[in-house]
Amino acid sequence: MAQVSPTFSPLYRQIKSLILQALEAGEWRPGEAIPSETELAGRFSVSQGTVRKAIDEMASENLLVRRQGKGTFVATHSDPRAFFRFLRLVPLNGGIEQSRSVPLECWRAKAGPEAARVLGLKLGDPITIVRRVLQFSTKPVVVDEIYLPGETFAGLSLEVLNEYQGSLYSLFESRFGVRMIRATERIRAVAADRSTADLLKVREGSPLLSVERISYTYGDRPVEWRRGLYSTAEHCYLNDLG
Amino acid sequence: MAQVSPTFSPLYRQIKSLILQALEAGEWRPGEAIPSETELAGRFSVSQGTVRKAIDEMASENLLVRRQGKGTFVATHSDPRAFFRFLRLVPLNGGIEQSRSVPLECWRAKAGPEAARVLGLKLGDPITIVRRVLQFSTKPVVVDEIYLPGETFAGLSLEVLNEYQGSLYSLFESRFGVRMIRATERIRAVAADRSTADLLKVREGSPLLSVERISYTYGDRPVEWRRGLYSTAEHCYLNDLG
DNA sequence: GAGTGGTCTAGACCACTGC
DNA sequence: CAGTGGTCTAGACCACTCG
Repeated sequence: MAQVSPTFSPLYRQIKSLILQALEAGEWRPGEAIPSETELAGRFSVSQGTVRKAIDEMASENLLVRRQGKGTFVATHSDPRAFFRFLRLVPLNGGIEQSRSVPLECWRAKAGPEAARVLGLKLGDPITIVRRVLQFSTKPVVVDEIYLPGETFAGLSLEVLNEYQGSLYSLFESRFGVRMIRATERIRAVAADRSTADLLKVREGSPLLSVERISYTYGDRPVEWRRGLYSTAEHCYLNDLG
Repeated sequence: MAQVSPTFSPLYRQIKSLILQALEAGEWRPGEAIPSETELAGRFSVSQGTVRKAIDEMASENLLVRRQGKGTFVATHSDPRAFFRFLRLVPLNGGIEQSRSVPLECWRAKAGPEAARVLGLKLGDPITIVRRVLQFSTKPVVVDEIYLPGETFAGLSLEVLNEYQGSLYSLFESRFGVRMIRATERIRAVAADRSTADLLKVREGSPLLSVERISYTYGDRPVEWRRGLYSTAEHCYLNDLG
């Protein structure tokens, strides 16, 4: 038989993609509960087990969070657990520290070839650039330079950044409706230039971690390009190889 | 009701732990197929769906690999995919490169306080230390210093290392019956010392990635402590934030 | 065609949450 | 207590692999 089913997709994946669409369309906001499994099963005319399998996958991708006895909720960056998923920096000597973001600058520019390529924009499209320092217990540890599509983040300014308490991604989510789903990081070791050294209070030429991150929202659409320089004098980047 | 079930464990987890025991006991070797789901269901007197859920979890933890139509197999480090799970280094400019391990030294020593703590040994217990260089297309990129429990790896020598083709973990698995399940890495930026700089053909003081890894086998038993120094002149450490 | 894992269903019951 | 997710079962059928 010359049978091939190049586009075979099981029912639960179709359900998954329907739920995804609803999520993307904002039918339920981050932190809110989605309908119960039985309700969704009725809505899509499938069995509860099929809905369950769809939700299982989405929970394992950190899109939804299940809570027994309560319901299934849209994941949110307001949840502290999400924070550690995207900032893998921990103190060398165990303890837990309070971190704080200190915005330095925020300006608009036109996308150059690299930013355009990474963010999927056209050359010259508007972008917004943020520079900020991340402190751990009042000591500066990270300098970030963040490139964002100007359209998506219209209205972002130093003032908005200064007002907001909480993580950047939490702000992006609540103020601009952009939820970061996943990211890739490329890590290298570099020598501190003069201005970065000043900001991080290390000597010029000190080794720093260069962490280049691309973050994606629904549908694998890149919406953030970020370069961070991490001082690893008293912290390290923690990674689990599952 | 004052009911609490502090040790409640669903059936499928008990099955999982039975399969884990069999795996640990070596009932099926890496790369071999385990019995079919129906067969296991009979053996444990549960339904096939319960076995399935146990295997699902173990597959998602990279302990087992499912292959439709063929069976379920014990994961092995001989599989090239396993290799990339533990070495997240890629060329800066896309391409794929052949990597090769070049052993430098292999000697025995007594565990100092740090090695003893990390590897769960007693002070003075025998350990084996390996130094090696990792090349990508004949260029040296990584220098590793690897601490292993002497008992577990009795018989490891420079000769054994030189004879063997394939990854270290593949050797550990086939020669010593030790399968690495997971690892944690702590990454920092450091300046190259003289001897490392020579080996990696960079200038003394150049920024390098310091990657400290602890690898665990079944039962979360630590069996390897390793420190690598990575030259990131032409490569970078790639990490996915799921 | 026989055997494997993969999907889907329907129904029963358990564990947890909150009113 | 009602409602939620979590577990377990049994059976039917599909997709893939191999001889």
